[in-house]
Amino acid sequence: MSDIENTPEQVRFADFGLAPEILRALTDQGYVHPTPIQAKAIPILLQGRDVMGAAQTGTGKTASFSLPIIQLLLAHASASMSPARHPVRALVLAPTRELAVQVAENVAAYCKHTPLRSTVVFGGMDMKPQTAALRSGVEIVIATPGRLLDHVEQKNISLGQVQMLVMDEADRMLDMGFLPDLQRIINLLPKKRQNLMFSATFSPEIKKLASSFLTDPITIEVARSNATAEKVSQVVYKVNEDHKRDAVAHILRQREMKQVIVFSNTKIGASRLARGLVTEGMKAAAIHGDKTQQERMQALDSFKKGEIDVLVATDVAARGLDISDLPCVINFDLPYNAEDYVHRIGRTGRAGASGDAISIYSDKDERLLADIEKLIKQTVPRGTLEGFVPGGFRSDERHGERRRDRTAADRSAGERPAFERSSARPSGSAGPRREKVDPWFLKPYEPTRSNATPATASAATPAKPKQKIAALLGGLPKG
DNA sequence: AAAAAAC
Repeated sequence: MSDIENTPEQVRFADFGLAPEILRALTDQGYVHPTPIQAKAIPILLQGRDVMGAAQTGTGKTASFSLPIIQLLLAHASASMSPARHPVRALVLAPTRELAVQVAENVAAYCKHTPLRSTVVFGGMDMKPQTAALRSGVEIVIATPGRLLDHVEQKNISLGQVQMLVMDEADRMLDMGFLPDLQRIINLLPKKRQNLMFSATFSPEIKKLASSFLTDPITIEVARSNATAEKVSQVVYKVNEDHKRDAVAHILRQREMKQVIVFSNTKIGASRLARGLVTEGMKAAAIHGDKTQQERMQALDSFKKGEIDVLVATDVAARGLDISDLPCVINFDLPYNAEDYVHRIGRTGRAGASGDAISIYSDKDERLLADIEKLIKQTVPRGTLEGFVPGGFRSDERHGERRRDRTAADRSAGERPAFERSSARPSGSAGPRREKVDPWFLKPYEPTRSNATPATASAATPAKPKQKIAALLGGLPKG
């Protein structure tokens, strides 16, 4: 894992002055040498400095902040941990539920031999077990922003003693419109604290956010995606739009169904493809935001256990998820954002292993492919699908009647209907979304658009015109 | 043209 960059081979975790309990946990997992970002970040964080880290998943990012957090909390243990009280002293915020769970698993593993306790809170699940965990006392909380605020409002958690704050995948949190939630959370924290922010990109918005709430930060950069791309062999296959599913099935059969993630641009598309592959006799499942949280976790779990060979996913899985040693990623659709291509193919070729990134595209996607190639500054080889005969898929449900049937089947299969998911959030959090990220969102504000302001919020607060992220950032507390 | 996230 330490071959990505110019980390001196002789650096070891044991050199950082970490507590023996932490080193033991690392030894348990077979970690001896830090990755480049760990080698850079750990000493700086141990000094108590704020850090702005530019790093992709798979670089060992989680350990780079978890280990110093644990070390620092242990070092100051006697001061605030004396009686039975376990105030929350470190808070990690993540954009998606799966990422939060994954970070929490890592933190728990590193804490294993220490008296520190941690827990994770995120939406889509019963509040009660989370409440019980919070009330029993934990030093480290990993959370998605919305559910965390929910717990704050219900007084299940107090953030008044937080000494360290981590914002993981900060760029994604901005993209997803979490800025107002982040502001509210930060307002609940003590002014004096250590801040860490991780982001895959350095957009102006991210820089602004960093300058708003990091104090004199040290910036750490680790070689970007090209490092990954070198180990990932990419190829694109052009097929007729109607034959994309056949093409995926064909590729999967050829590869004898080793573990593969297939990315779809839409939730419906993901469900449909997964179902189609199952009828083709493959062990496949879909993971996306319309699945219940239980289904999402189960799909991920059975994929990790190897009970499922093909995980068909939306971009809920494009970033952050650390599914190790994936030999292959397939793009059933080319992503609308070229950035997302990099994140998707970053799921393979990890930790020194090589990987294959296969993309299917059709005539109408030429533009998307051009955008991707411009971003990654290379041409992706055009391949030919050997022996591919379209038409293998049993049913083609492109016509109205059947498609409605399928949607109904989706629902009965446990997916939540759209009205349950409508973003009926308080007006404060119904802020602008994904500005700058996608041209689609740069279109002028149209009050009639359904996603403008939720109806439930409009009674209390009149619909606000789209604000600039910069304006919102201007209101952030300094330091 | 999409996806994600609190009840």
